[in-house]
Amino acid sequence: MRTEGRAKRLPRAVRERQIMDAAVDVFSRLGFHSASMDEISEVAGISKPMLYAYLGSKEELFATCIRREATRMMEAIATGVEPDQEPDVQLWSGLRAFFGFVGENRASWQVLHRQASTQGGPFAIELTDMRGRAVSLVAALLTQSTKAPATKLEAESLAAALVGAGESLADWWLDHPEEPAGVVAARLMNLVWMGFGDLVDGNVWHPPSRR
Amino acid sequence: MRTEGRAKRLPRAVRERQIMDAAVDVFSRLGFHSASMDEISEVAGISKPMLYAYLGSKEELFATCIRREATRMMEAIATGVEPDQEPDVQLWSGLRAFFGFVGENRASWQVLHRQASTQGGPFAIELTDMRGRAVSLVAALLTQSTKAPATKLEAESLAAALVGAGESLADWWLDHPEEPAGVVAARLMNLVWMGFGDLVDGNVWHPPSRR
DNA sequence: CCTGGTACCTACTCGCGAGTAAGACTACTC
DNA sequence: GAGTAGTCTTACTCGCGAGTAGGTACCAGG
Repeated sequence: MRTEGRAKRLPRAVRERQIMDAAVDVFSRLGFHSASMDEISEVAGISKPMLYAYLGSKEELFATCIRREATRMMEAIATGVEPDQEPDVQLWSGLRAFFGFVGENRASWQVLHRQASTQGGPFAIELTDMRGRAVSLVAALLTQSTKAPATKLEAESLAAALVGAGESLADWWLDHPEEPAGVVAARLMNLVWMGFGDLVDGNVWHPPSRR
Repeated sequence: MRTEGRAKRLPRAVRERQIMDAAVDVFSRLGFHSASMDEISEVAGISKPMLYAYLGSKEELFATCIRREATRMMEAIATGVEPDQEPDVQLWSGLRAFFGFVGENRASWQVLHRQASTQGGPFAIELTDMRGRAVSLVAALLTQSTKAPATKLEAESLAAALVGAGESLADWWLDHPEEPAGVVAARLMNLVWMGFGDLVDGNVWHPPSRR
């Protein structure tokens, strides 16, 4: 990329999008530290000073990537979930939306989950924030639907476990891409809704009849 | 650390242990990239060339840390689990051992989970390997105990999800250290064994009467 | 007291990558 | 076509940190 001399003249907004796309790509492959601004500019098809002129420092660029991808993902999930249904159906639609997003945006997922969580910089804030929103969402779902009065800590920790299971399963899925999203989502749904106890006995959960 | 001039003369084996301890400490706080050999040598109370003389390059050092901590952890779990019991009890004892280890070795856990999983170097191998062993263990437990003939992929993905839930819950626990290990472990046990479906109805799992 | 061996040190080299200075090309306006 | 605003470049500086060269202190055994 960028063997030719000069890049075509483009309006700022368009260039910024290109740069962001390149940045997400490179960050997802190399991680924050190993990714170099030189490589990002190369992939984006422009020279380094442009990068700095438009997106600021490396940390700012990374934080911006996180924010953008996190927003896209939360929107995808918010769009997919069906808030007026029974708790299990709500959870199911949320899981479907989540795995759907990950399946179509592997690079985004890598940046969000693998890379961002380990750096102690300003981005950790973005990430922790998004993860926190996801956890709260699940915790709320749990609290509102349970009869037994669970403590706040209890709901939150269960939600954290569930979110973690989802993340981990998404990672596993990256290594087994042949499985369709729905199947993977259904498996997690069964695990967290039915539990191993039921699964061992052959009881499974399935979605209510369509339409 | 190491404001005095020369370090006391010690046999190699002892020094190596000190260095490893320091390395785990620093890596867990800063992560692989941000940790500098200078700082590790400082914390260990010796000078940099010693580090290189004894443990080789930075990557080798890190890989050695991972290997040591991973082994310690797998041993702790292997010791804690009760292989001749019912599946649920096996799982329960495994979870207890796991959270017990994490509680008493926070730094080790940080290195293992947070740091190692993101670096693409030779250590990823060590880590993936250990994680793989954990997943296989759970998958085997699942397969052998279930009546419905589950596919290999199915068991493996469920195991991955469970391991991920454990990891995530352990991370959450780092931010809420006031909770005792047993409580956290029991919560995860309930989630994965009973499932939300039962929990919502107020059905909980509890260990068989003691002794 | 010499001879070697092992622990340990100070003080470097050297490459890589973040960030910048200074200017060149393009396109629009009057 | 001269001015000017925004796009885009080449070609640097400069610090940080991995890794090393070339010693010095300390403890054997002879």
